[in-house]
Amino acid sequence: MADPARRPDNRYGSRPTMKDVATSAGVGLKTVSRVVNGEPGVTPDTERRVQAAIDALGFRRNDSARVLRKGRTASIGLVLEDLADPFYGPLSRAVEEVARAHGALLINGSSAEDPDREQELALALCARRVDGLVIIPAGDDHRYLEPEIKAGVATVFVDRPAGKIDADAVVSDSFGGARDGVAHLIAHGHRRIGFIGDRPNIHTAAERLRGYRAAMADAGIPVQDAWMSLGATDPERVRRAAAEMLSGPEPVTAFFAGNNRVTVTVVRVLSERPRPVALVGFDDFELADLLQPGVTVVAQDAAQLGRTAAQRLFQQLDGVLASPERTVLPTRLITRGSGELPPAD
Amino acid sequence: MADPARRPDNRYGSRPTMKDVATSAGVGLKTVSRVVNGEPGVTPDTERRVQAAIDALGFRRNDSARVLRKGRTASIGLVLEDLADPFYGPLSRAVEEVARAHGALLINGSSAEDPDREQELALALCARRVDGLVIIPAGDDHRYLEPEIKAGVATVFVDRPAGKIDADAVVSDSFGGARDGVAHLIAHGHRRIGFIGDRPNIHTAAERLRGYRAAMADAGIPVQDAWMSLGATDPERVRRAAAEMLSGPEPVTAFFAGNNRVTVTVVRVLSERPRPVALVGFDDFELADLLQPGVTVVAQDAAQLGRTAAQRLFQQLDGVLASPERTVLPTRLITRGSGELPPAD
DNA sequence: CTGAAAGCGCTTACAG
DNA sequence: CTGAAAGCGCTTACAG
Repeated sequence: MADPARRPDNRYGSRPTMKDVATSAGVGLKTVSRVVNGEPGVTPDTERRVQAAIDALGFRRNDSARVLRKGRTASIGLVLEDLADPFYGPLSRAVEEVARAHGALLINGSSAEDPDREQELALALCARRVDGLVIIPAGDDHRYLEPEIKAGVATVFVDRPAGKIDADAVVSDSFGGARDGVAHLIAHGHRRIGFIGDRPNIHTAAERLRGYRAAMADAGIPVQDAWMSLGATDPERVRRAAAEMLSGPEPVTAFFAGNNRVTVTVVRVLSERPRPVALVGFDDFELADLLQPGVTVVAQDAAQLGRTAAQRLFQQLDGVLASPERTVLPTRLITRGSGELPPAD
Repeated sequence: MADPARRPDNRYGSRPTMKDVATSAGVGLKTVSRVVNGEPGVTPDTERRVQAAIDALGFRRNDSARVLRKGRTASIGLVLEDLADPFYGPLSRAVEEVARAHGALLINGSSAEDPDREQELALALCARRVDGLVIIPAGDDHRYLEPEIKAGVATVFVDRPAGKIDADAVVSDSFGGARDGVAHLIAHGHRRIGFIGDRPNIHTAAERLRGYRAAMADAGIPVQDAWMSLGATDPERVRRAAAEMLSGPEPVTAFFAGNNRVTVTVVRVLSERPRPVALVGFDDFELADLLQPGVTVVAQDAAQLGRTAAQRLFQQLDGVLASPERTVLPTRLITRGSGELPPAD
């Protein structure tokens, strides 16, 4: 019998272990392990005794210890820009569901769009020995992950490709989506179209600008520098950019917004102006259909992005995948009114 | 020297350990530990040799093993209803920030509003030996957590109190917020006011209904059963409930919506009708100000809810807290137009 | 300044 | 059917 004074079972912060259960039930450690894990080879009577001890002591297996011995931790890490951003909600949930189907838990964190913080977080997750990592990159140099990937950490990048390393990536068709959205505006008679996007070093921002240029070129419209503005997506800058494009003798008659944050700010700017200006935004958002007019968007499927990435992650872990690949998911143009307005002049 | 054939350092899935580093640097295990953890008492020369071995081998400390020895895992669990629900984004992010400030990682998962799944998730997190648990409860019986709490798992409930156990809880003032919102409608001349809320077994739904009743009673308005509808918040049911209250000889002239999902559906219903009907919703939501009219809401501070809960969690872990307590955060009425519409008749 | 031994709570590989 | 020993990769408590 264990001396209760030396091994207090009910003190806060101390938990009974298999050893305690074994002592209490008068069996060996391995027998407890068998019962806890539902392994065969235990007589019903022994099992009953062990189970009684488990219940009496409030034993719960320590999975951290288990994992140390087994090798895999049955957990995956998700590094995104900001948990509070509505775009990442469905994406996280989709990753979580796939993880759950594989018996894994999700550890996640926000990089706050800071490359250093992304690295810090990703490496902390590696130190916890997550089996794999889903990363929405903030930085553009991921060589810091090379030793980890080499050591067997499955890795998939989402929304934007990895920088300076060869890794799986699942992205939306930013180029094609933007091209289609801008072509839609051109089809409705616009020629002076403004593009407001995120900072040019962000891969998706550059791709969407490329799509804009392609659509304009396809239509034979020479693009003016004043029609393009790339930079931070805070409301102040976007407001300024939009106001400039709307001023002067030849104002733009339509906008293509590079992401949902830009779109929302442009909607606000336009709602304060009398003259109707057309708008197509990249990314769908809630209630876009309830605004007046409804906002036409190029929608990407955030949940599908997350699901696909997580599936590839577990395929890597199962050893099914050969070499890194980029998966490009299609976008979808949803017309709601704002993109079908004719030019005001 | 380790035999490279027996201990292949660069094979996928096998990582160098402190022992490998020690062998490679020709020092003892403890010396490596000192260098890795920045402990004093190592000559610069030895430190250099160890660091070189670390870099050459691509060693990264296994925090799971560390944690097993240390006791605390420096991770906390967050169980919420649905990661994809925009309401939980800022809440999660706030919990994450507090955890980060305390050097802890966040493991989170969705209960999908299923009490069984909530329990499964919470206990899985306990098995991983998270230091604490922040729970947005789906169920109303949390006795399953008693052994865990007794064993030292810090626990804080958010948004709704725990059921059948005494535990810390951080909630918004559902009763007061709803009462204020309904009083606001009454002040604008309404007497026939409909209440559409979530299922009555959900604590917040019951509290908000209670607030509605209190405001009506304060104004001396007898409440009719047909004006109150509690149940699932899927669009179909809410639509049906709203349509019924709007029909007949004495339709309601205003709605109080019990949460953001209900509000959004009611907005849709009203946008399809010619006659203006007033609306105040519980919970703020993005773009509420851009709708026509802007939607008046009783706002709760989701980030503050998460921040407060996480802070209490770490206070529990620091042994600062005495007994469980319920913290009630105030709500804020934001007028935007829909709540100030006069009665149509 | 440095390191060998014991131990965290499990599982693995054996032996009885 | 059952269990003792070794080991997962670290840290703790000592001793030199």
